[in-house]
Amino acid sequence: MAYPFSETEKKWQRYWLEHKTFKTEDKPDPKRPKYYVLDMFPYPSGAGLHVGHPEGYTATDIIARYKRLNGFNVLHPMGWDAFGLPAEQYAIETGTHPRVTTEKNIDRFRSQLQAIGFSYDWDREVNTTDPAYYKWTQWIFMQLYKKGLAYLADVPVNWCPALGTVLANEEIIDGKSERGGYPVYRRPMRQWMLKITAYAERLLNDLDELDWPESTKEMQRNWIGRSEGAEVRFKIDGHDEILEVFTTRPDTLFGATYMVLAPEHPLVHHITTDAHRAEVESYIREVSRKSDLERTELEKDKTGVFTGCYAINPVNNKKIPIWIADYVLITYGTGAIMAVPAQDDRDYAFAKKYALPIIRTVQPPEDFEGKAYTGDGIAINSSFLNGLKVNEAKEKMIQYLEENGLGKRKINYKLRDWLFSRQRYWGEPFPVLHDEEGQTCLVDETDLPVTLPEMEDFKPRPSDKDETEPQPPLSRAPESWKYVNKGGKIYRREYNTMPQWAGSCWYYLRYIDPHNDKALIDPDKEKYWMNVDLYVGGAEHSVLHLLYARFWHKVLYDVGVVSTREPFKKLVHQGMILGETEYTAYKDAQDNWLSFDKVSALSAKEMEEQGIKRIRLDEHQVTKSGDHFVLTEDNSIRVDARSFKMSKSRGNVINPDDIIKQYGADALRMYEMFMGPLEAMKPWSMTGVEGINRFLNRVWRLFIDENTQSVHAHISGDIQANNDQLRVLHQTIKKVSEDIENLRFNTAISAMMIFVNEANKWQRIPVGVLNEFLILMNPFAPHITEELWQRLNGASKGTIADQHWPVFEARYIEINEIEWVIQINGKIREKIKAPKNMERTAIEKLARESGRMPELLTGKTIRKIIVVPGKLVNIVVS
RNA sequence: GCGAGGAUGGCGGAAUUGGUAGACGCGCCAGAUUUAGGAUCUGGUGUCCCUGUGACGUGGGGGUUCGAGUCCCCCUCCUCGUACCA
Repeated sequence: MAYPFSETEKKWQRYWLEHKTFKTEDKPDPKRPKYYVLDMFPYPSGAGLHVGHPEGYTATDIIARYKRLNGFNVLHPMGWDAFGLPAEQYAIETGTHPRVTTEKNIDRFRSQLQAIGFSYDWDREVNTTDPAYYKWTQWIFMQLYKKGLAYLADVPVNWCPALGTVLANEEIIDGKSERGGYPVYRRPMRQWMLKITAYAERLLNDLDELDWPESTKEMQRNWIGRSEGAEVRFKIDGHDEILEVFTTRPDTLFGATYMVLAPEHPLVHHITTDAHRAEVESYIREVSRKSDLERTELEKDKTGVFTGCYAINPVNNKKIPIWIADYVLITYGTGAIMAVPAQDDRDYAFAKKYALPIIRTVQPPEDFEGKAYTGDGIAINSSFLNGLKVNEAKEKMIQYLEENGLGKRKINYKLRDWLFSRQRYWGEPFPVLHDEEGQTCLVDETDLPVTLPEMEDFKPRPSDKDETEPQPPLSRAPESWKYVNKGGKIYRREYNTMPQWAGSCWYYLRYIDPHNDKALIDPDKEKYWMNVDLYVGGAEHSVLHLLYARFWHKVLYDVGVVSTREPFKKLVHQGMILGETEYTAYKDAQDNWLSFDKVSALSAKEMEEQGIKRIRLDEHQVTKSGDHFVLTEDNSIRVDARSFKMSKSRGNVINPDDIIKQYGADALRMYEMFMGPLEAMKPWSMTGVEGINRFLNRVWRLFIDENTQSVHAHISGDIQANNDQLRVLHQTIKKVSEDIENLRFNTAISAMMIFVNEANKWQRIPVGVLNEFLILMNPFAPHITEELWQRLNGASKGTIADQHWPVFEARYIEINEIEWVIQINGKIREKIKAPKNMERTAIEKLARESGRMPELLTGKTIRKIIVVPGKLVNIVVS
């Protein structure tokens, strides 16, 4: 009989909840070491958990249980990132209030997580939509405001009229809204901005001290995009204004033969001459109509128009034409460039197209022509720079510019300030008041939280009119909410709400002190628990969430709320779980097989037009041939073999609930950990789940006699463990401990399988050996191990949660006799049993004389014998 | 284009500092048990050749070394990220 996972798992889940087994003490023993292991909390969507969630969550749960068994105070919490657009869109479509949907989804997520047996301290659950939580999100905003890090600005935003809100860049796919596929336009709007750029240097530098994936650190570095160069001031011919540009190549200034402004640059209208005005205006209109998608598509072909106006090159006083072109971005640098076609690919392409002059100022290698030279070399055509290498020339030019007031050294960042307001209902209200003069001030701290008003109609008001400023839902809130009397003066509240990122920027702090209504966090508790020792979550948050959270953390550090400069010491991304590998063959309209290499280049549309059909094949219908798969029945027909991202439309989604129902939570946990390395992307396999299920049943039968349904008679507390049993046990202790420390859960499980395979051969088994094994396996499969522990020990020893992790003792795995490998010229020729610590000369002699070695060595000259102690002997012969 | 990571049996994946390639699991093959199927248990399973104490074998090519999946150089392919950032 299979082990009764369903009752067993429910029994222990109930036990853990009732006994608060995994409660973290509010005043933990300060002498014990602490360990803070954190999951990225989920957005509780209507779809429920997918198999990606339990992957990272199981990994952290194993660590949490392992650390507890090793005597650590462990903080392992869970909560909900519950504000955001999906709940609001769903609300709009169905008329249900987002609060209702959100509560329902949270309840579902909580019960799903509890059904997997995660050891969270549920008394510390946080919810970003809870006023008691967002009170402190608003409080943090107030600190930002007071430090001048929050400001209102007219900025170009992604406005989606159909949804009635601005969208973040990541909420837009191919120029359309991610949700609904509605068109998105750029338009200027007055928005709250956070001055993350003020922290650019610290966000960049402090990356070095973090134990994070190198790729993630690199992405953040690229995102911050620090570059060193100079700001150069150009006079404009016939105008008083100065045109400032940023360049990383001040050394090429003598080669600047024209200037380019972004079409949105504020000086464009002013400097354009009447002769060119019509052309310029029409170009600007054309560009503004282009969506982001069109701009990318037209990437290669540069366009622009001449303004009719000239700038003066400050180093040689030459007049150079000023153009506008959309290859210059208003959002980077000063929105204007000096173009140096000889040393810049983009400028070169533009200069060629519009026949603008090209002057080389760095000597290219011989035979180099027809393109820009961006490498190092000697400065030419550059007056006082001539003969200098690029770096020297840069320095000298910057010095010259500074001495003559023509420019200065400058560090520029790609990072832009954070657009922090949304025209939505379902978000944190700003703790901000507006007076009639357009001045803003904060609400009194004692008035926090500013709660969301109850509203009948929280829908955004779609609008196509460009002229009217869109009105967020909160502008239709009851008058009593909208207007506030402060010190006898009437203010109106801010109608925008905060973006979804706000709540997730600091939730890891709130878990430490979740019910504190006097402060965001108690300083003593903060000092004890911070940093987060291990943070596990998806790589999709590599930049935004992790950068925003680091930014807020640094601000909180500056105002003295936290004591560490960085929140997350070690970060790991779990890899994506793909759908089951699919084998696909193709047939044409006449039902003839088509080899995959003939159809792989076709688009879905072309295939449909030609009547080509996809045929899903079973694993057994295909054969490997070279580096690809073919039909077993016709080897000339290639087959496509791939794993795809799980998606509803593909129909390859695995629901964790189904796995739990069929195989149990322990099987789900163990399978997800056994699939492969945590960080790797890997395909799901139903037969793999069955394999784990078989293993769990083997574990059950190792303890439980199928006939009597009680513990085997040959398992007893009176038996002394023999050497073999101690060796196998301690090898397992060693391997499992090391592997958990290094997050190599797949190989830890493999070690447990080896233990069970060995243990099944034993005639009589001491209880002590099995007890230690159960503790080792407990973090992975907590339900079955607790159940077996209870059946083995009764109530005498408490539960596994009360135990201590087994101590590895090297003496049990030391063996004298080992198998030495004997090689001739690096090829294995013989294996001999001999003492492990044998003397070099003795093992050499033994190697030469054992087995067929004398025969193989006949007529050969031994030139050298290499001995690797305890491993092998390599005899080098000529 | 640029940046990062990767390529090991039919499949997922193992392999301290260079030292027995393929642990463990899946699949497959054979046997046991069973009326049969399923489940379970035992054994086998990289490729090639009739064979062996054989040869070959970690994407391809070259190198270093007594010895390379591991180190160095060149190339191919895949995945992820990014995209006119001056």
